[in-house]
Amino acid sequence: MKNVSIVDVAKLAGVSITTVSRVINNVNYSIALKTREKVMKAVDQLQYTPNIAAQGLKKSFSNIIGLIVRDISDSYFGEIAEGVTNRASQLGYLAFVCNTGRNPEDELMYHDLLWQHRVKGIILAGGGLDQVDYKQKLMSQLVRHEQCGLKIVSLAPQGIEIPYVMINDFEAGKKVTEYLIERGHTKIGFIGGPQKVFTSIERLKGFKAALDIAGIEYNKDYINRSDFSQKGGYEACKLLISQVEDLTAICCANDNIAIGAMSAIREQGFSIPKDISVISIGDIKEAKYTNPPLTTLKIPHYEMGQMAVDVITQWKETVGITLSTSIFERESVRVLNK
Amino acid sequence: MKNVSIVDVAKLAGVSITTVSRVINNVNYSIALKTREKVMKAVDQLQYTPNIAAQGLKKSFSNIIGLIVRDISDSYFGEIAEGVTNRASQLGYLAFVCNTGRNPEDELMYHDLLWQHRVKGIILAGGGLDQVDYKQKLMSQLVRHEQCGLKIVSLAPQGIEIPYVMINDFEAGKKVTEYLIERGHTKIGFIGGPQKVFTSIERLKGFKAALDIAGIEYNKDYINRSDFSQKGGYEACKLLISQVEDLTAICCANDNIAIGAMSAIREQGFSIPKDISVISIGDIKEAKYTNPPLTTLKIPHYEMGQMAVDVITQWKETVGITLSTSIFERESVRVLNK
DNA sequence: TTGTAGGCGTTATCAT
DNA sequence: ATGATAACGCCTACAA
Repeated sequence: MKNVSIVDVAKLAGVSITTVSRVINNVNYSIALKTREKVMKAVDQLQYTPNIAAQGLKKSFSNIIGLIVRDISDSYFGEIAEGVTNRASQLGYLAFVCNTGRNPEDELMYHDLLWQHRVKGIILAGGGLDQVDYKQKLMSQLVRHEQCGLKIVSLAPQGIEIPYVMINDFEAGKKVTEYLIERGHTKIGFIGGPQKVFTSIERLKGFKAALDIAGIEYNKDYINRSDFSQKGGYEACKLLISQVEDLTAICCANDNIAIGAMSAIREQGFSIPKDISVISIGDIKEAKYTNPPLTTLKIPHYEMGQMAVDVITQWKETVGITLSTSIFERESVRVLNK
Repeated sequence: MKNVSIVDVAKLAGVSITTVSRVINNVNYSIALKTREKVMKAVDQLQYTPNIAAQGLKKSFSNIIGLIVRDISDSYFGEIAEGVTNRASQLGYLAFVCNTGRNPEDELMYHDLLWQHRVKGIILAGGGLDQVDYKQKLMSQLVRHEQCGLKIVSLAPQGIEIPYVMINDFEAGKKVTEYLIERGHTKIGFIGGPQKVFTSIERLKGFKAALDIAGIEYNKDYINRSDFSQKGGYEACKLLISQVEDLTAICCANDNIAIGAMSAIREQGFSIPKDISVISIGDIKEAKYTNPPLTTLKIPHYEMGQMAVDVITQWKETVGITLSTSIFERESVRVLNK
């Protein structure tokens, strides 16, 4: 059996392709009931479905939305992807999920690929890099795309001006730190994300700001970095607690880091939150089921994904949407009585 | 700026579109160096990139692979998606990730949508449903697709004959149960997946078989079901341990169930593995970082995703590939001394 | 109410 | 070594 096209349907139904096109696209063009039925029957018989590539070619844009994530197996991106794909298909779009594996080169490559598919828009789920060449490259991609009508929206800070749907990462870092301080903690460690990713940078800044406001001296030894993964959090935390002894709490830049960190803390024989409290940012699904359940600042990943799709499909020169966040109290933070 | 096409390039370079096409496709057609340079320059200047929709239209197939998952925010599917997307882009393909939200209707709908995009192949990540209407519908989709050259490969049992890359779910259920029995457990609970999903059915069968071989009587009260999620596992386990009192171990049909179950067990005041041991199937990333670290049967998700892409791209009427599995011993199972 | 014809951006088949 | 031109499958003025 060959690829059946609109022509085959027209032949079988004994009408012109125009008529077929009108019937299947259900335009409110008055069409004789009899004709319509003939066409429907032929469509059914031939199992005809329109070729979207051809439609797109004609209409010079596709019903595809690109989503660029760093690691699709990470719940953070997974939940975003869920929001994006669901909303997209609700609206008759389909989403390309592009997994960069945290490789900036691939990220830019995907921009090209997506553009070649003439996608309707691109959603950037990962934060940008604070590196001149990366920023320049991204910038030039954006310019090119926006000139041609391709919408782009970011779910994390990119270090350049671009439509966005995100939380305030600085505030996020500040809030969780303040939460700890309010509960009597002063010896607070911080495990951040990659050094050059804006999301990390902002959250760390927030951490420092909270310390500063509370009059707690910032100690560089209390800081360590990871790559936003559980493994990274585990390793960074192991190092951290082997180096400094008086920590009563650790602030993690995301939930995965916290999950890894908790594992490391236990391994060193400490108890959570009795010896060391843990707080983080994200509230991915797993956070409820860790031991102890994780106190964390909720980021509405799923909704962000949905909104990003809306922004693209109902484009109106949006500047940006900042979502509010709040802390979900569970059991990983202890109140210190001094 | 408009969508620049091959025509614009040809004009700017002062050559025919044929020549441009030849240059960019790098066919080993002898082309004068000078001409080639002119074209390259024009391409560069115009930032031209071919329109894939048009290419696909011409060549009557696309470089897209569809992946149908039940829940992309679940690490199980996330890791598969990672394997699929990475391998796909290595090979110059792009993957559509379709999230069904565990809704069978959507699943079939995506088949249509994918087909309309004339994708190269479809990868079914979730298991099929043991329901007549579902099976029939799926069957008819398969027939249609295969007749038209669309490749389909499954990563889980579908209850019908279809090319696959998967593990033996029966053996998986049997292995983990035997592991428990060998360590002295006889009062073993089981938390399975959805009743009608073949993957669940097979794993439960394996569980029963192991019990049978060991001469342990099968007790219906020891069985409970979930939906493969952490939340489901939590609830099913809560119910299970409130109903039966003498359990020393619980066998979970996947890691998410186990994570939820561990949370429920702790909540009821039991300790793992001292009071109750837990084992499961999957070995998703999180399994290493649970408390205690989870003993589980490893399924090579990432590799399965990769292989599925290979199967599609190098189609050779493969019947099926069954991957081997082995248990990763961590700390959630206790040896019972009777 | 229905049909004709041109064009969307490519590639491939002929010519030249 | 290069160029015209005809598809690919669809949509949409414009006619009839």
